[in-house]
Amino acid sequence: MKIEEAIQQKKFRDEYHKVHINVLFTASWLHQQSLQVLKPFNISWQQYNILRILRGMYPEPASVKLLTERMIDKMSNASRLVEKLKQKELVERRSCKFDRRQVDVVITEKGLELLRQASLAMDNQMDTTKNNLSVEQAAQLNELLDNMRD
Amino acid sequence: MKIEEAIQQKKFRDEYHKVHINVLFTASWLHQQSLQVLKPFNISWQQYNILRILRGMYPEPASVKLLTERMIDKMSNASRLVEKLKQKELVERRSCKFDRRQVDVVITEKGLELLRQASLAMDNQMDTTKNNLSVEQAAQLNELLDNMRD
DNA sequence: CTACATTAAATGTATATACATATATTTGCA
DNA sequence: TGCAAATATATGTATATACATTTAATGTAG
Repeated sequence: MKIEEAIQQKKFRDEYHKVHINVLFTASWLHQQSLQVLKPFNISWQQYNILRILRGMYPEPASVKLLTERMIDKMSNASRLVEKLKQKELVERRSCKFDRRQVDVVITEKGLELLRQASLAMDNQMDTTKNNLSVEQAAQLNELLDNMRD
Repeated sequence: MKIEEAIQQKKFRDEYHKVHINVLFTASWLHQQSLQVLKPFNISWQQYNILRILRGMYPEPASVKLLTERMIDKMSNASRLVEKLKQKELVERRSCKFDRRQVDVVITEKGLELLRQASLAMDNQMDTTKNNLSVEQAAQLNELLDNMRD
């Protein structure tokens, strides 16, 4: 569906204005889908993002600072998200012995198991894009987005 | 900055996975910028979005349902956002005489004046993209995003 | 005309975001 | 060494989102 129909706006000032709206709308659309996929696992998109980063580090720990730097949404509050994940026993948190200001966050076995299933479901969802874009088009889209932010 | 650097992730499963992350990251990046631009006007991005829709309708009123349908983020709560705007006297709300379930929301003169300045600032921000993408590239980006959502 | 389904909006609750501030620890330099 | 600046994390508060539920008004089948 074209963006004009999606938000029922016939005209845009120019292609740049439209790009701005289109990126925001598409992200919101993707986010909605992710929420549906993750709902059975009872974690939010942001919590999923953190678990993915922790799996990438495993078995090394990650500090809250490192999580913040690598999160897609830089303004989300990694400290509180880690606390939520800890309550669900998906991560462990211990103070770092080298720098006692830092905390070492590590994904638990339970977290790894949940993530195995959740990322399978997420991958399936992402694969639906294969029906709409060729690999070349996806690569081109990535390049345009990267350039846009320069 | 390439997405790999932005979130410090070296590899992605494939270009599709990368597109997913890239759209979400770029939207978050745009949202951050919008927040900075709108801060002097003391309105959120969502409130700005509603004011824009109301200006498009002016002097006709819009129902809360219509606002929801046209908002970029469909899940935001138009009812509560309208209430915030009303408290700032940027919109008026009266019950619709044809269907008393509906409310007629109209932008006020104060709202129009604020929007004049706010949208000028927002347009300036969006124009910075002109430095990074040609019009043809912007159009191409729009097309790819539209296709992606089909 | 009544009863039931549908629709529009508002509201309650849990979670997340934005941002300022607080607390503890480490760093660096006079 | 001592002490201010910088750093890492946590927390308080206002706002926004996600979603279920409620309330009021309208549509519709019998």
